[in-house]
Amino acid sequence: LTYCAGVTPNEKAIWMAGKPTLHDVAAMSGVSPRTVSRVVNDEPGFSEDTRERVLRVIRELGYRPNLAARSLITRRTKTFGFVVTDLTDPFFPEIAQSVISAARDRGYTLFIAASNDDAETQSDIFDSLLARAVEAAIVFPAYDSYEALVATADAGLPLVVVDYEISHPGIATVSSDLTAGAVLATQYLIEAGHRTIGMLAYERSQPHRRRREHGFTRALDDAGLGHDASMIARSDPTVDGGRAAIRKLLASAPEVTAVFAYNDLMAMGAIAELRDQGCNVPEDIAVVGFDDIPLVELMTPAITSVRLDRERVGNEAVKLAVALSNDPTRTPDPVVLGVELVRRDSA
Amino acid sequence: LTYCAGVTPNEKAIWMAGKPTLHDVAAMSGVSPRTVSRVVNDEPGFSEDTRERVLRVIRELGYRPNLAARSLITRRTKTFGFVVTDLTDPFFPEIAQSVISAARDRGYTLFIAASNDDAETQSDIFDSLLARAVEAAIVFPAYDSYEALVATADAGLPLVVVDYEISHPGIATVSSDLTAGAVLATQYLIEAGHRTIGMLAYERSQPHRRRREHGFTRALDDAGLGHDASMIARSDPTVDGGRAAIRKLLASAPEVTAVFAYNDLMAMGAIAELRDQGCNVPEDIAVVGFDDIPLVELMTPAITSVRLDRERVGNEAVKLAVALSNDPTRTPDPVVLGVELVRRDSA
DNA sequence: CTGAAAGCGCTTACAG
DNA sequence: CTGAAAGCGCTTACAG
Repeated sequence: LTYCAGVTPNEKAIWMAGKPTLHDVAAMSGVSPRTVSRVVNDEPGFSEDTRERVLRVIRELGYRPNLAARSLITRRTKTFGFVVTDLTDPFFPEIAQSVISAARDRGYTLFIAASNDDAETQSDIFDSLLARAVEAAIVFPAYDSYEALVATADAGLPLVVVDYEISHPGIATVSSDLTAGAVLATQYLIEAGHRTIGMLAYERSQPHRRRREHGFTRALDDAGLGHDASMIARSDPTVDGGRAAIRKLLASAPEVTAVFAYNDLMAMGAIAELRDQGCNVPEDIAVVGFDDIPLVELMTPAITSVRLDRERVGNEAVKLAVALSNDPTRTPDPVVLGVELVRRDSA
Repeated sequence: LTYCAGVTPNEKAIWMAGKPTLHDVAAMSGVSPRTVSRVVNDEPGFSEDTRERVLRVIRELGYRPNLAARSLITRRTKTFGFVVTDLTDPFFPEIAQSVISAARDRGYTLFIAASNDDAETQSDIFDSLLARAVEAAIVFPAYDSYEALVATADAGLPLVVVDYEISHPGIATVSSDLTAGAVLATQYLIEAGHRTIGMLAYERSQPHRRRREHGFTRALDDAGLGHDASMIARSDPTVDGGRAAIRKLLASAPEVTAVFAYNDLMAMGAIAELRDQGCNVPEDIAVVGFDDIPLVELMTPAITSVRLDRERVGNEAVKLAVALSNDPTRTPDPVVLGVELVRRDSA
């Protein structure tokens, strides 16, 4: 369809029942499509007069370039995927927020999807992102999905993986120094005089990726304090998981006077459970959490926790995604961000 | 480029440095592109033999249809926009989670963007969604953005707006019955014997959309209890806002024995502030929150709150988006979901 | 059961 | 400073 002279834009809109195209703008401004394209993309090569005329028509018609058509040729979609495991973990939103903002600042729009921590769902998501030709994806990997990550990168979708150890072409990583954080937390408890310290750990974390546990045992080793398997109780990284884990720990190592939790949700669950059992925090048992999610400071007692720089994690992830999309053959070096201990009342 | 006979897929991939297209599949299976398209889209009209051959080549080549090219013709992108104000409000994630899942279940992928409660940023987001030809957008409207919503719908982007009163072609709404929730909360306080009840309200909410306040005053009226402006203190819907609001309220109406808060974050802030001032909750002042965000039950005291059916809100929003994208000319009726009071220890 | 042609809305060399 | 032609990867009538 070409533009019909002598018809107002409104009438035309009604006739076409569709959106104006670059050709419509060209016809109505009396120039070629090539020229309109130049104006739209701010390329050089047209008179100021032409520019104003075209711009006016664009405004009148309410023309917007069709990005799908453009990306078919430019091979750039200006989109990233953003794959989380479960948005309802309070750990996510702040990172999500900074990822979304940083992407917008660079002209990228994000597809968001949730894997529910399931590798198969995650693979479906990767398929869909591949079909949509996103330039890269920022992903919090689902449980047991190493192979899926590698396969996806090999299929041509560059990945930025958060808090996960992996080294493969086309996969960049951004992590917080979880081991250092665990050392910090454990040392703090040791310095406070605790000699029997337990840990509430994440059940499903894979052995060679248990960085918090490594930091925990290393700090105990460095202080010359013993530890064995009975001091580590595992469960889900949730409030209920925290309740379950502290119950296990109290059974296997009733002598503990302090506990380091995998994350704040587990710490919260543990504190609630301890209170239900008539045990005072921190007097009877001290508790340190991890992540420093926003509401820990409002709990009673306010929870001492290890703070990650969530905003920077998001920004760095986007930077890496941009780098990978500009040159998929060059995999950027891993980014590791520092952590700090925030002292409050629970330990 | 057409497929070069006598070359393995791998070699070809290296040569082309690009992804295989439908034409590559056609050439390699010895059928026309039209037939491959049929197989891919499960249309009738090919022999079982052909089907298997094509499918095998698709697998070998790792072919995936380019959705951008497809949508250029079908005029369906199978994408929705999802526009939030601020993901870090704990109120969002559960709704976001159900929106994301429900969209996936129906074959839609979501673009996500955050307006930071700023109408101008929101308009930029709408522009971008329009350019990406999303079929509809689910939006938590930014402050003061009525005109932007209307203009966007008129520009051809159907909207599903959450918890906002608006009636316009191309705009569907899904809301929780906030007025009823406020009545529930206030009546509960009245039944508990409170006669002087204050409210912590949201500063920026527009007068004709203050549904929680209307419910609050209506319940007081119905009970024959007086109220005036001094009983409503306004601030931001945050923890700090809650602290500020309760301070104002204590100054303007020191005789209050109970408080109804705009949301749980304000309730949390108010409780923290009251504790800091040596005031006990609920003994000295009872507090009821709103939203029933996940962590209120872990607070001390656990907060009595009004629960919205967040999962259903998300599901209904997606249903409306699907309906609008199937027929943009027919605006579905508003969906209003019920709420319930969850009694805990703060009132 | 299968194919040749046209075209979705844009950009990319190329020519003047 | 501007334009005519080709084509990105797919689907849609249409014809056999």
